[in-house]
Amino acid sequence: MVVVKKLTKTPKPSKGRKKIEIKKITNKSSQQVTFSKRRSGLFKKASELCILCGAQIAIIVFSPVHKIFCFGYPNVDFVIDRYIRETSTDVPQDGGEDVAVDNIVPALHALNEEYDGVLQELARRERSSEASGSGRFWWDKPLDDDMAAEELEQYVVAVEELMQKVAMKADDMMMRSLLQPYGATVGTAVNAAEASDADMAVNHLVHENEGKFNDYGQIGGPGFY
Amino acid sequence: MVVVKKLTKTPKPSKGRKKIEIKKITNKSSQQVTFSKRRSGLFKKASELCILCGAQIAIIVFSPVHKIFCFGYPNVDFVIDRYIRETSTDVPQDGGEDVAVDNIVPALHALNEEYDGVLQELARRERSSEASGSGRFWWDKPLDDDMAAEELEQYVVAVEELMQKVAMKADDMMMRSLLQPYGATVGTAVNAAEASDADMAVNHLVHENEGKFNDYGQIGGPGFY
DNA sequence: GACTATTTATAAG
DNA sequence: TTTTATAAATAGT
Repeated sequence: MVVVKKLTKTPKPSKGRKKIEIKKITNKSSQQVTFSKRRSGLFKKASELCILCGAQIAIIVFSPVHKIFCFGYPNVDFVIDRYIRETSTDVPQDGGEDVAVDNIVPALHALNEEYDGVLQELARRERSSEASGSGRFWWDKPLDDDMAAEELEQYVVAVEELMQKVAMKADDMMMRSLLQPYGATVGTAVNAAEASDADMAVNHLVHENEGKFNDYGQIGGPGFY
Repeated sequence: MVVVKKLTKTPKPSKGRKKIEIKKITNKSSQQVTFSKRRSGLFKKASELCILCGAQIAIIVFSPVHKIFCFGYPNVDFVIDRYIRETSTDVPQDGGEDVAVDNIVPALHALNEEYDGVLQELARRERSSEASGSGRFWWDKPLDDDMAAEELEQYVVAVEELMQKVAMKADDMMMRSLLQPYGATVGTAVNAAEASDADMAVNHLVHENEGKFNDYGQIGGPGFY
């Protein structure tokens, strides 16, 4: 009873995942596959972090073949703007002109809350109908070609009308009084970008700023979040 | 030989990981812990992706307590600059080094995305309940006297924000492009990268672009990943 | 920060 | 793309 199992070499050398060394993948093909999979995983992790902790994240990825992929919550540009703003060493002048600029802060605050609510709602909805869906997040789905165009136009027109309404309704005095609450302290030089990195394997790749920003009350003044 | 193991209740109720629902963590403390752990994991994943595939990545994270964390390979600013450059339809004039200014375009792009998101949501809500409500979007509501001061303020600042951004960079051509989401290119080949089917997938958290951007249209086609 | 028990992410096929 | 078998990440202590 000599049982010869597998005359052909098939020591089932590998089925299932195997450990890999973190080093550049030379094989273009497999590199592409890995890139695709890991990029998805990265974005998924990011979205979870946003949802779980209410963090705002922007991720920009340039693939080895020059394709660009972005992730952003609330959206990429929003986060980049905030990054630039808080990273900038520019000290806002106290001229009247700057008052308008300073108002961006509460403006962002408002917009932020607005979107936070919507995004939260959508996320909630997504979760509640997860079983029926394809498993994808709503933001992972393509836009409906039909609705986008006309709605965007509506928005543009609406904004113009809104601006007019505000202009008619709000006189200077009112504006000033309304805008005062926030505009106050801005004189403090920012000077953020202070690294204090100290992260494991990613050390030189990671740059952390211990929130040393003259907190313009960005996205939420005191007691927010 | 009666061996009584642990008379004390030790139902090993829970050791080891447990599945969690991806929803906002209300407990501040645990949220902080989770944020910290996951942020580390996210950066690690990113660094591996960079090493394995030679990708260039920038990640900006604002924690729920306003701390900023960044990851960048080769470095954050490098990637952001590249992003802005390839995202902008502007033809790099002379000393296109003014990041702040160059960022205005994507900023508007951002606002676009943000509002588009709201619009979609509201439109959806609208369709599903046509009979109810005034049928107006929030930004289309009249500025009634009873509107809370705070709310008015939000309008004011939001509009100011919009006006500023639009004023700074939006010219007629831009507006036209905004009104014609699918309208062809606004500028000529921006730089690098080859033209492509402009297969853009848009959403509000994830935004991917194939090759280059030659329009402000976040209203992309059916593209997706 | 350390320790598992599990859940997730994925390398290979 | 879908299916494993495993490597990794990580929730709760």
